[in-house]
Amino acid sequence: MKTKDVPKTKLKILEAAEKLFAEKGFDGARVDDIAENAGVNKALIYYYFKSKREILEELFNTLIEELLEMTLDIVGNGSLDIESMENMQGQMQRFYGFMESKKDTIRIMMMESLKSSKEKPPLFRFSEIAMSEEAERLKEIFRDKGYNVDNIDMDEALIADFFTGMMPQLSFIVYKDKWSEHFHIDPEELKRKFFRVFLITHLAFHKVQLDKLR
Amino acid sequence: MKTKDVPKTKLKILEAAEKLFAEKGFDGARVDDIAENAGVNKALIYYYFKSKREILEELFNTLIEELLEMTLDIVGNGSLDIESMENMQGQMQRFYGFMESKKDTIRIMMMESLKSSKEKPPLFRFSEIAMSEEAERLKEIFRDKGYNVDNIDMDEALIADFFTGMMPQLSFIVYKDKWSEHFHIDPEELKRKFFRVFLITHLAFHKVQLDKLR
Amino acid sequence: MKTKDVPKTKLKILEAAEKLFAEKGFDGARVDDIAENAGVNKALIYYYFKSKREILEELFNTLIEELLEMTLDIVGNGSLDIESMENMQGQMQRFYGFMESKKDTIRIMMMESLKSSKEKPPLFRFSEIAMSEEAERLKEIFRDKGYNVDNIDMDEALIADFFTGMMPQLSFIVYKDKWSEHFHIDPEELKRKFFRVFLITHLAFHKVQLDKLR
Amino acid sequence: MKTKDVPKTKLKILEAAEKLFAEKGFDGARVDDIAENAGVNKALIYYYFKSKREILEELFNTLIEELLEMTLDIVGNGSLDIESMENMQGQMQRFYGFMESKKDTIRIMMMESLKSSKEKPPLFRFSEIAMSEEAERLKEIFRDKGYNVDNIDMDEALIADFFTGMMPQLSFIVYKDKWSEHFHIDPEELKRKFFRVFLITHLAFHKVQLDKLR
DNA sequence: TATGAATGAGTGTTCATTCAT
DNA sequence: TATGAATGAACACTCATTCAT
Repeated sequence: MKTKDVPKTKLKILEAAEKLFAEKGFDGARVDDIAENAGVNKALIYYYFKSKREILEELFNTLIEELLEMTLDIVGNGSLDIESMENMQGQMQRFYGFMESKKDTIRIMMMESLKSSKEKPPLFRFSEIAMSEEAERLKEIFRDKGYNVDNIDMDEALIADFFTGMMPQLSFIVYKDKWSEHFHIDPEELKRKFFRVFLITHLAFHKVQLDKLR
Repeated sequence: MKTKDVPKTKLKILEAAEKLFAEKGFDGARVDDIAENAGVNKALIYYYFKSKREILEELFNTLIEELLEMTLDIVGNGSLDIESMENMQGQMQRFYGFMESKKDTIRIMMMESLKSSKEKPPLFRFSEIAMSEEAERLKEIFRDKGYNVDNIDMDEALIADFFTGMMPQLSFIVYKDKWSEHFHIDPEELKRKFFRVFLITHLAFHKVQLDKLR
Repeated sequence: MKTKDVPKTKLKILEAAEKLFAEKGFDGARVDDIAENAGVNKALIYYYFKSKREILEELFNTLIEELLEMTLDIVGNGSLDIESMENMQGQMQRFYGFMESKKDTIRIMMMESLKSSKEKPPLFRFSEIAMSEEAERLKEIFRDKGYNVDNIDMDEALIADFFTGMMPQLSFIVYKDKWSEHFHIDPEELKRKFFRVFLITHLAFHKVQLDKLR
Repeated sequence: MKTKDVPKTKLKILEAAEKLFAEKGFDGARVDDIAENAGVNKALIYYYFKSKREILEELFNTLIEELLEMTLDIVGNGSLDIESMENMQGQMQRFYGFMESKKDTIRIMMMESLKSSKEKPPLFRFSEIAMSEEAERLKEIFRDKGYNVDNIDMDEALIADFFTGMMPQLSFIVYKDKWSEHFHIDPEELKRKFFRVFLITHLAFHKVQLDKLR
């Protein structure tokens, strides 16, 4: 839990930067504004960070670390039950809740990922987690439970997870406020409708995969 | 068809700008680079465009106009048959093909849409098309065919279309090259797998809606 | 004579930079001041030069080019007569006069040469000229005249030229004004005395070399 | 001998500063780097010195003090014999050795002296020593020994000493390493050749002066 | 003495935009 | 239409110096 020993000033800088990057994009945000928003001297920013870019990287790394932590926790305590619809929805809600709490960084990550000159879209780091050694451990567990783990196409699972699982959810998180405002729909109702739709589509794929496992 | 009478020089500027905005984002791209890439004098850009921002706007407007044209065409010639799976897949492929051909502008639009300081995400213009008077005409047509058009929840349809229909597809278009490279999967295979997954999820919702209409 | 087609603005920048670098050293001079002194917009400096350092380099290159030109001229027209004291003094005066006219750049070059972190002291370029192919041609000429050219130690000649020939002269050029002011001596008298001393010392070595050649 | 009671920390700062000023020039060196190189906290530098400039001044003052001390010693113990070639060479070697041991400060002093905006080139302090009261005492001694002291031109002697005596030697000290490396000559051989040349030139003037004294 | 954090003024450089021709 | 030159306002980043402890 390294988050604890981050100096207060550094934290203020990170928060201000997160807000401004989310508002105007990394390139559109100004270091002067970050300093002002954080209520610190501009030079102090360079006392804590080597460059503007490094602030961005720290934001991303923190997000990934925390997501990894959460994932390890789920895998570790064996609370995952893919047969139970409620359990699956619960896990999904946990993921959604986490992302919601990190919506600004998510937004920034999505923007940066879209630049085609970037070598690797930062968003891919999400999928890398799903491919890490912990994923292997998860496979073990399911194999032990009697599932035909080797029947499932890992590439396809990854693709589904990213494009039809994550992208709709992340998009919803970053657009919901503007959507409800622009299309005149109550935020709560919007959320209900989105989840209804998302569950129909996403669980459809889940069922296909379950069949293969059994 | 105003596209026709655009001067060659202006076209070169638009193409160069599209490429560079896609690579580095609107704020990350430099007018100098656009001029160099287009092979024209920098000052000339300001002869054709009031500002850098106006280039962006023209890019967006052109995309929307062409999309609208395509939509009107589909609605107009009555070739839409929501009962036929093949027809639905055909329409989807047409949409996908069009977006694919415009991937750079899509990419830019996605980036700009993410800035939370923006009043309205440019991407919402896609959904506005689906709500326009033409959509009303479509409803008429289906009512005439005997469908219970009023049974369907337009808000929900729009949400589904945007978040679970468009976002996965657009994401796939902008990320597929990097994905196949990064996760070591053949581009053709990747495309096949994505569409398999996408059809499972997306058509699941289509079926639910069909039931309501009948 | 490329000097001719240098734009007037660029020339003004070079002159202002030369003056300020000489006054405060390269690191001590400010680009803002150069712009102001040259009477041009600061950004214009970066229209003509890639960086502050590039201004310096152009100053150095121009000096070296002109010195090379002068050297080639002397070698080329065969006006050098090492037996005649008057001729030797004449050549020396020509060299001195040239350096005098370039005193600011000389000053800067001397400063930059002293930084021990610099790979090669820019001043060494002076000695490189004396080692170039033109020097070989000069040897040829003297061999033809019947001199025992191979008797002279080229390393030693170079060392003498640099440390006991050039350094006193260049030092005199850059310090004479301050010297006459500080030690209360009339500038003309100072010059006379310096040359008396310098000729005594420098010609002493010249005689030693002449003996070897005969 | 105030050198004795300088605190160890202050000494480390002075050494680090000397090294960095010599590498990058006074303006090119950073206080941060000095602190890091000295292994002390940056703020501590301001405990021992009022400013960056003051470090420079202390470096210069120490050099001058030590040089003065050495000079006084020579004058005081009457070991100077201007008639003996060996004795003259010995004195020269002592001077050279001292300068060699102080090469970094010499280098810095030479750089700072070149700035034309400086009121007085710090290097002139060397010549001031030769004009001080101690020099007067020396004159007394020689007068007592029967020399026609008043025959010699003090201005000329000073000029000769500085421009054809000191400058070649100091230049050699600061450039010899780079020279041997760049012109591919063995350091020992370089030194031998330089001194051969320097003695020829410098002693030529010494002889002229001796004649006047006798 | 010693230090980590903080600061104001600045530093070289870049940018979108405009001007004169 | 087209261009080389010019500009003002910023830009990310740096610096010597100081403060609180």
